[in-house]
Parts: sequence; C-alpha cells; structure tokens
Amino acid sequence: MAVTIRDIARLSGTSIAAVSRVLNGQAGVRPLKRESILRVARDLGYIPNRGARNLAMQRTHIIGVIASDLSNPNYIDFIQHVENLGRKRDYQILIAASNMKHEREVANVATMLEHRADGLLIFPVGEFGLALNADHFMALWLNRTPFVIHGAVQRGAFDAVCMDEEELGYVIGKHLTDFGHKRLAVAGSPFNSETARQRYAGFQRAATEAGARIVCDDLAFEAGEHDLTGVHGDFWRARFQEPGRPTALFTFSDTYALCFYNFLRNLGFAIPDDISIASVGNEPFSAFLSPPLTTADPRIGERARLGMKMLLERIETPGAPPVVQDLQYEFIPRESTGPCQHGS
Amino acid sequence: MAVTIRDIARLSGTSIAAVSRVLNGQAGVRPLKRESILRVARDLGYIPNRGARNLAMQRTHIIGVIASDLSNPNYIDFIQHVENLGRKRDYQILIAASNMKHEREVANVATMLEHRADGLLIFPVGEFGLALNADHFMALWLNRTPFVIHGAVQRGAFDAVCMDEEELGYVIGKHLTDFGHKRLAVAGSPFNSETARQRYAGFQRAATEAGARIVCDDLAFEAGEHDLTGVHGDFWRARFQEPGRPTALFTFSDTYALCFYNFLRNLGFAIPDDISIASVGNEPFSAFLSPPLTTADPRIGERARLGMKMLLERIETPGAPPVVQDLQYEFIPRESTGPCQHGS
DNA sequence: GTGAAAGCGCTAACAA
DNA sequence: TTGTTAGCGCTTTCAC
Repeated sequence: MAVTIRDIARLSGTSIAAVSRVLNGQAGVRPLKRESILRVARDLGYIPNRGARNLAMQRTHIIGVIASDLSNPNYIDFIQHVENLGRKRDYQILIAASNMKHEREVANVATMLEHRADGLLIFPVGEFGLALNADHFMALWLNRTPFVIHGAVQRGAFDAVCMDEEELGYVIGKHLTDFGHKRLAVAGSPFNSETARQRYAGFQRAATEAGARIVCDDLAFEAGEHDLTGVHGDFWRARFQEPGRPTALFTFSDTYALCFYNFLRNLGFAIPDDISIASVGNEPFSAFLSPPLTTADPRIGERARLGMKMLLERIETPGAPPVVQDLQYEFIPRESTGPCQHGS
Repeated sequence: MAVTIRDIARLSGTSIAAVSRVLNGQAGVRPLKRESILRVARDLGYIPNRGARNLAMQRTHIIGVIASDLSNPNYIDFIQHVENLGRKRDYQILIAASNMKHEREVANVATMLEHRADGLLIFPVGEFGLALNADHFMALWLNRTPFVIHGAVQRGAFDAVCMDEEELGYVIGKHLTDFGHKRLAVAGSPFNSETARQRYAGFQRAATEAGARIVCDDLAFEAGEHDLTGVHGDFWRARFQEPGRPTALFTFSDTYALCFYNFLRNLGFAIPDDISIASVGNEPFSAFLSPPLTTADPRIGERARLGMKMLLERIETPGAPPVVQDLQYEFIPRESTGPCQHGS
C-alpha cells in the first residue's frame, strides 16, 4: 500500500495531527518538527490521497464539465480554458460527454453528483425551449448543487451564460444588406433548434429593415451531409441556377461555408463577386481560406471565464437567485463578403 | 448533508451492511428486505458517494488523461474515444493539460497520483529521445502505476503506442516520387523533434530510393507563424522563385498545407499542376479544400482503443514487461498531388 | 440471511 | 505547541 500520514507520523515520532498540519501548511508546529516531518514525507515519497481528504473535508475541489458533443472543437477550447482557470484555484476537472443524447446527459449529471463535484459546467444536449424536459437540471437546482448552463434552457430558471444568437443573425444580416444584397440565403443545421431559430430571426429582422428578402434556406443538414452531395446539393444547385438566385449566403458553421466555397466555385461562381458568404465559428482554418472567410467568433475563452466565474460565485453563495449572462459574438469581417454586383 | 446508506438502513430498519449489499447488487439479502431498501433509497433520493466507495475499495475507477496540448483538435477526438470506451467499463476520465510545458506535465502526473487514478494515458510534452528527462515516468513505473504513453519516450522502457513516423515519411515520399517529382521540400514544426526527425528520415529514404532530392526544408515553424508572413514567408518565396525550385511539398500539418495553398497561389502556382502538396492530419476541413488535400490520417480512434486496451491489461496484470505497439498512419491520396509537370 | 465492527486516509475539534 | 479521538461514507470480514 501507499504511504500515509500515519507512516510519516510514526517515522518522525509524532502524531498524525501534526503531520496533517504541516502538510496543509498550517501554523502551530515547531519548526524543528516541521522540518523533520517534511523530510520524512519526502523520503517516503508520500503522495496525499485526495479522495480521503475530500471525504473528510466534504469538499472535492472537482468541477464537472458535461459537454453535449466533444467532437465539436469549440468544446475543446472551452475545456482547455476551464482547465487553466481551474488550476489556479486548485480545481480538477472531470469530463463527461453526452454525445447529443438526452439520456446520456441525465446519466452524466448523476455521475457528477456521485463524484460530489463541487460544481458543474453544462453544455446541454438540446436547448429545448419547451419540448424535451429539463428535470435533471431542476433536480440539481433543488439539490442546491452549483451549476451553470451554457445555452438557453428554461431561460431565467438557472444560472446560465447565453450567446446572443438573435443579435448575431442581425449583425450578419446587416453586414450583408449594407453591401446592397437583397436576396439572401441561409444554410444551417437543426442542432439546437432554438439557437437556429434565433439566428434566423435576427437575420430576418436585418433583411426586413433593409427591404431585403431571404429567398431560400435549408436548416436540415445532418452531420455527414456537409459535402453538399445528395439532396442538399440538388436543392442548392437549383436555387443558385434559377432566376432570382441569392447573392449572399449565411452559413451556420465555417465548415459549411467551406463546402459552399467548393460547391459554388464548381457552379462557376466567384466569391465574393458573384456570391458573398458569411458564417459563424471562426475556426482556425477560416482565416486561411481564399478568400478569407467572413465569420463570427464564439468567444469560447470568454464564455469559459464567465462560466467559471459564475460557478465559483454560486459555490460561495449557494442561496442567490439565478443569474443569466448574455454574451455577444465577435463579428469578423473578411474578404468572402463584398458589394452586391448582381440583381436589383 | 446528503443521504447516506446509514439513513437508508435506519429508515428501512436494517443494517448498513445489508444496504451496501443491495446497492451493489450482491446476493444474500432476502427479497423482501431488498425491495424495501431499494424503495427507501429511491424515496430518499440517495446518491452514492464514489469518493467514500473508492476509499474503502482502494480503487477509483478513474483513468487520467494527460494531454500535452489540448488545443490540438486531435486530442479532443482522442478524449472522446477514451470517454466512450471508459464508460463501457464504468471508468470516469480525469483530464489534465500540460500546455506543452514539461513542468506542467510533471505536476499533472503528481495530481493524477493524488487522485489515485487507476491508470494513466499520457501524451508527453516532448518525445525527447534523450534530452529532457523522463524521471516522472520512471517514477510511475517504479511505483507500479499503470500507464501508457502515446509517443516515443525511452522506447521500450514503458508501455507505449507509437505512430510509425518513419513509414509515414516514406509513404508520402514514395507517393510523390512515383509521380515523378525529383525536387522535394519539407515544411514542419519543431514540436516533438523526434517525430519530425523520423518523418524526415523516411521521406529522405524514399527520395534517395527514387533518385530525388530534398532541395529545401524549414522545420522551425512556431505556433502563430502559420500564415507565412515574416521570415518564413520570405524564405519560402525565395525557394520557390529560384531555379531548381521544388515541385512537391510535404507539410507536417493540414493547417500548414492550407497556408501554402494561399501562399503558393499568390505566387502564381497551381495545385497540383505546378506544385504537389501532401500533408498529415486529415482534419475535417482538408477534404473540402480545393483541390482536396492529400494527407494521412492519424487514426486517433484506433490509438485511443489500443491505448485503453493496453492500459486495462496493465491494470489487470501489473507485473508484465513493457509493451510497445506501433501503428501506421492511413495514407489518403486526394487531388493536391499529381504528376510532375516541371523540371527534370 | 443478517448485523456489528474494523478499517480506508484524512481533517478538525478538543483536551492536555 | 502537541496528541487523542471522533468522524467523513462506504466495503467487508466475521461471528451469529
């Protein structure tokens, strides 16, 4: 078995209490003893047992992160930030992935509870406005477990940091209509339909304000259909070859945008002269595309920071009412968007 | 405080031993009692305390993953796979990132030990053939902590899964020389210099075999210099504008490749007609570039599977000698490479 | 089949 | 300043 404080106590001829004090840097031990204890500990290669410590202290210094979908690179970023922030406060992070399954999410919440995580950071699988139930979050709340949700679940009921998707849609829309585009298109995935709905609404708002129109949209991409072969390709080919085709396109991810780069080029369109493309994601590659992609940065680092801050506050002040923080995307205009050169 | 088995025992008029048995699905409790215990547990909303359980059982069911650099999307993939594999065996995964710092790695190993992780999966910061020291791994080994290293540290001394970098270099080199290229170039980063060295060696071998030459290389990229502005840009501009310029380029990451796409196009080169580009990484975007990028897949899923398998075996058989498994990249030829159209 | 009791390694109150 | 002791929540012998 591993060496324990009891061993140290025995070998340095003192009590486990003294050892515990020294190891935790507490005062009340004569320097001589302290020295000796420290030395014995080192010689023995003592490694404290956090589990035992946690049990005794009723505090784990563990923060659980439940990600809906680890395959999304943004989460990695997030985790990396949380990891860094956590370390400063001596928190360890425990990760669980829900793989976009509601039941996995419920199970993950349970697991974190079993580990007695001091707090949870959750990317919910669905931002289900009303449909799917959020009982597991409700239970957490009643349970007084500190947690903050990243996304819009039962807005106002729990601590949450939300991206302002409506505003994003509006900003992109305005950027495009300011360039004179009148016929717009939207391509997105149905994930987090609430997110999609809000983006669309903001985009619509900008269009309306400018007397422009969303002439076509396709919000039904599934993963793996990114390449625009199959029905989605057929759909878009038709849209771009008929009269009154869109002159500007808003894609809901940089990878989509990239697919459209290829797709539209093969159709003989130049970007941005024939078609402007704006996106969301700001993935590392998007600055290097030709032309560099106009997109919006999700500010993952900021989200992580904010989420951690809220969580730590909640841990310290369990009683307070729920807090909701809104965050804006950072719009990054580049060269894939430009003045409208076609159409009315 | 949370409800404990003691509470359950009291309310169902029995002993904690019986409760423990029932909760762990062990036999030896009369069905009636079992029912009653289960019901009380549910009614009370009992949540087992893993920490306490671990302490008593001297086993945590935690697998620690120490990643050198979480910002690399490949690790995310890896973590995702490990997470999935672990769940099946009821393992939880604990993550720590070393941010490419040797001292962080050492600290992370210590932390995992403090958590008494049952096993560790480690991506070392440096695959330091000899330079940096691997004392912390040696300590783990002596400590009999099960761990497997992903990469080539002290090959043969510890359990490890290694990618065959030499072979990768050779395959890429052969692919290029088979197309008739005689003047080759290499662009890579110095990270994991051992990796770079091996890739280069394999590439060199293929070149020599085919009577081709590596006419220039630049292995000194740092993060953030991907965009080929500054000195690296100057270097490469010169190389491509002088006589005897390379006709094929091997980049050590897809992102590099993408940068060269831009860079070389701006210099007036067509891909692959004027210059072939092959890479490693197979990132999601690389299939969608135009032309689609010839690259090699790091087979992260396979690595995760193999690593987990080895780790679980080590956990079960602590005494066995170290095992080293080699894994090949999967070469994926696409359209960024083609027949040599210039030069001898 | 059942339960009392002894830990697991640590912290913290209390007494000395 | 020190050491003794009673837990933290759970598992697991061992006697009944």
